[in-house]
Amino acid sequence: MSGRQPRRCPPMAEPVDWAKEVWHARVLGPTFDGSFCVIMATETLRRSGIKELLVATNLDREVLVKGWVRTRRGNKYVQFIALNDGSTIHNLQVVASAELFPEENLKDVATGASVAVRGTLVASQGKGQTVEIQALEITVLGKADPEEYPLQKKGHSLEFLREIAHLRPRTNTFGAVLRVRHALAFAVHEYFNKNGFYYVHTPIITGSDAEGAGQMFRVTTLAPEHPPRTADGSVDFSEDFFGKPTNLTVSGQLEGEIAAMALGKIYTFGPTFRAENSNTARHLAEFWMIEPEMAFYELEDNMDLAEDFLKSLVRYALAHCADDLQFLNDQYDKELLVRLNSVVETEFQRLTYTEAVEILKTAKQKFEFPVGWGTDLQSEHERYLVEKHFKKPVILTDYPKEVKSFYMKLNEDGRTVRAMDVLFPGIGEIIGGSQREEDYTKLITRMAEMHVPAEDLWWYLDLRKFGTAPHSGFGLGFERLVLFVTGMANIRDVIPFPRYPKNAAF
RNA sequence: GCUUCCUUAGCUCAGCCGGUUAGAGCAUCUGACUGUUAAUCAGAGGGUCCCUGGUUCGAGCCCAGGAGGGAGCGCCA
Repeated sequence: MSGRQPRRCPPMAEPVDWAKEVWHARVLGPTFDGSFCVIMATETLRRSGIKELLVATNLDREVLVKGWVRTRRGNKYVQFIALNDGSTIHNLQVVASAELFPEENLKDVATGASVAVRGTLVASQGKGQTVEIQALEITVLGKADPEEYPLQKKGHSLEFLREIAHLRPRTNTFGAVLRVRHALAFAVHEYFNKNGFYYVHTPIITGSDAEGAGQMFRVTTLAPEHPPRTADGSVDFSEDFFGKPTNLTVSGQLEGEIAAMALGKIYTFGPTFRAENSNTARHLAEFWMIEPEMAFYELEDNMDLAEDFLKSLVRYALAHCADDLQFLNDQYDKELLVRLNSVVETEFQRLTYTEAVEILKTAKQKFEFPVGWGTDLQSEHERYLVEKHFKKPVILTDYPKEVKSFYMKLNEDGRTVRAMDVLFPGIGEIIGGSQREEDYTKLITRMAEMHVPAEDLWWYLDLRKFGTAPHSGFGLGFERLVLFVTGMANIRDVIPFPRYPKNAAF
């Protein structure tokens, strides 16, 4: 050894868990003393997503993919494996020649198994796909015994899949629905962020029982068998965690108004809970709701926003989920894409409740429930307006005050309020909103009439005492939006883990 | 909460008026086939007919209760 600093060999690349390491010797060249620095270098073959590979143009290169086997078929000379990694609805075809992979070695490459495949990305010899992988190495990462694995390559009923909610995301249908759901959630944030709205987190646990949006879930740490009692025998909630009765929220609106009266334009997007015993294809006990609230917005501004917002969301899905929507269109609802495109292009029909009642009264169709001014419209009435009469989305406004909430702004006629419902084909009410009552005296009068306890909502009334301003907002049921965009028929199939009466599995 | 329908093989479903050993397609297994596309072809295995009780000589089928699921309606988003 001389006194010169030895030339350093470069550090070996860190192994990466999602990569395949290809080990090979690499001669780095002579060092100062004439010896050769020879190291075992890892050349990491980075894992590729199937979505990118399917549209790749640089072929005839080695790639690594990992995913779940959808099907395997073939003969004793060649086997074809359809591989899906969740990045897209499409599968990548892996070709395994019998020379490299005798069929008995592929026993565990069965439907549902997870595998890693190293191979050459090539132009496909067969029809039906443009690229495929000629496999060099196949590793089974996790087996799926075909005798036990419930998902088969043939179709399953949506009801059956609901009972195996831990596996249904692996189906084409639920993969598509979940990707669309993600895209829509992302589009919600993008839309509001772009338009100057601030995202506000309103509480999940609420102490106000006055929101009036239906049955609530009680939140308590009191022992259900032996709760503490007051002198008169009723449950003593002063002993409870929060020192008062509390519930899961049914709406973030009232707190949203607080934020809007400071930040101008805000929105909430969070879980919402209703303990109603609703057994329909359009109700969940736990769902996600989007509630924008805007200071200085009147009802017309509110309608403009709702219409632009909905169209923007649908447009985003059409642009970013084309493959998934095409699949859903072909499998479940042949009119889906036509309907989505028509919503984006059509101006929503706006009319008042009073005008709608006149149309329904003169309609030739017979209704189960009679139509009359002063009663709320039934599902069949809304469907008639949207699907038969106008054949496009409808925004109904100015409902009788008796059928709407206490906080809606009273019109000058004293009989109607500045409410708006956006009605969609197949869904019914997708948005409900209003201009809020900003006048302290009128609001407290309405609260008394509707038996809403003013003392619990002193802070809500304060908003009208200090710097009150016209403001408006609405609520969009996120799952109803996903229902509309995916063309699914049951809301339980557009949320990963549905919560509904007698069902909280998974 | 109301109305109504359903529960038979791993999945989808048939099963006649109550009659002997409960069927089909797909899936699975075995075999055939040189590039398949839900591959195809041949063969095989596979059943607590949702549970409990009742009627009957005899119940998958009729009756009662229970459990689970679907659809429609109401409440709502």
